[in-house]
Amino acid sequence: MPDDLSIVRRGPINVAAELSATLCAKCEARHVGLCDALDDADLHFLAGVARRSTANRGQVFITEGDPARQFFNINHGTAKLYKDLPDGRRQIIGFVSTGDFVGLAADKTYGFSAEALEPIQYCRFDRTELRGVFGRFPIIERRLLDVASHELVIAQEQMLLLGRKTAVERVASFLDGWRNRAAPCANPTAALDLPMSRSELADFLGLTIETVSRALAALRKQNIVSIGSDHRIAILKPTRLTAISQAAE
Amino acid sequence: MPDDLSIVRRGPINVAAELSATLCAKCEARHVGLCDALDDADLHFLAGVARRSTANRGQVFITEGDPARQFFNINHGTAKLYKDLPDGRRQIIGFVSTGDFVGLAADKTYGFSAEALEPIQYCRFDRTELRGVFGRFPIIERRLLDVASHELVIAQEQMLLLGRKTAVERVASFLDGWRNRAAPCANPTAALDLPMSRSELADFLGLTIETVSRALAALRKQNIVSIGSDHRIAILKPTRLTAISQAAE
DNA sequence: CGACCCCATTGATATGAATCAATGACTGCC
DNA sequence: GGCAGTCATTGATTCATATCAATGGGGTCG
Repeated sequence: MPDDLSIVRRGPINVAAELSATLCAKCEARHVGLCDALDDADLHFLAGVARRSTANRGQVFITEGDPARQFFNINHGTAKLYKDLPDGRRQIIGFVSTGDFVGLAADKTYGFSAEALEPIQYCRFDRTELRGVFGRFPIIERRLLDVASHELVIAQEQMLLLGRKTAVERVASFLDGWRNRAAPCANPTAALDLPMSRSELADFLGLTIETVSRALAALRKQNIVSIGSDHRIAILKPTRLTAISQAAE
Repeated sequence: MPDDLSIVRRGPINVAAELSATLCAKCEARHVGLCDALDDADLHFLAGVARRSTANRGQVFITEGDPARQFFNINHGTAKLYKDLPDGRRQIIGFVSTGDFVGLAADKTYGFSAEALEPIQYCRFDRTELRGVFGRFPIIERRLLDVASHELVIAQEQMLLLGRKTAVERVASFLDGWRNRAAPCANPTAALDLPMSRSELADFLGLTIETVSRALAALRKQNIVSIGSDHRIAILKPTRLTAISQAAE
């Protein structure tokens, strides 16, 4: 199989990961990859439609307001999606990582900007070409509907967080969610790698840097998390963290 | 054409409305009706799959956490969709009105509850039956993807509002959005009918009743809006309202 | 018609998070 | 290895909104 094909898969073909996906029900729900259901011939066709790209840390590869001519699929790395107000206030509306599809939430122009948090690899698909893909692979359209529906669920959770949760609850929710997303099957107390800065965390949670820092300190003082250097955080009491994130006390 | 067919249309067949839809580009973007593209025979088939229902003011017809077995299409009236925290904090994640499709944002269980703000009429579709509908009318699946994408755009706007806007900006944004939605083609200074209470407005905007009231008072004092009785509000300076809602000053 | 109730408004006060400010930790660079 | 720059933490203070409290207005019902 030519190397090109891997660019439309969710990531490198990893037997261990595929195995764990079948073993772990949680994974199944989240990993709505675009191309998992296609055979090699179909993948080859899709690969012809995709354009491979990379972006460095800090590089903006989608700009809010630009004509929405392309969809994106992240092959490696993490990026932030955000909206700005004219005076500089910023809301990060989501982080996207390996396997995530970007660009569904667009009318004629993009409703958000996207910037790489670390060096990333991604594919670009012309919207016009994707129409043809839909005709050929209805399964892809089905998948996209699932992806969009799931993103809506996430977005609605985030509305609850931004509208009604306290600072500590927001930070706890984020950590809990990131753990579920990044390592749903791993030991829940294993250290997490957060690719974003405090500032980005603040812009995602509707808080300031200082408040995020204080909320983390509060969780640390209760021995619920352990904060390491280099953007690493270990969750010492996952159950307590989840309880706080749901305001269940 | 049997009466039943109308239940799967977006609303009563209204020649004036259809005409304005072709005349007004704004309408086109918003009115992503489920069945507009179908002919009468197809509509008849769909009508067989739909179950007609009604709900009175205050009646909850979707409960968060219940198995998500059905989709809904609102035929008449307005409802609120909301999520609650255990201690009673509530976030309204959206209002749905005539023509709106409800239930896309659901995994195995509903992620929100729904309650009628006034007497409503709606259709229910079994998720399992809708699978068959997709096979027969791929156009419907396409439409649903458009609907979901557009809802994502709205949700992301709301995240910006909840995370970063001030109280006055939130209220201005809501009024501006509601006007665009309820009467996109009408005189922008015409009086609006708001079917929700201040309490529901507060739960939608992440504020309290009192703060909503004060923000409205502030807009009234600047002669930007005029607040009537019986949930009616007129926008006197639409341009100023929009400017405030975007924090463009 | 009057009593009651619900909702909205407005005022006084409290508070959680923002802002302002200082310090410390780590990183890259010459 | 020292210096500059960026990022994170912590403390002091301010501020926007929440909370508490009082009043009014409109509708319903006996």
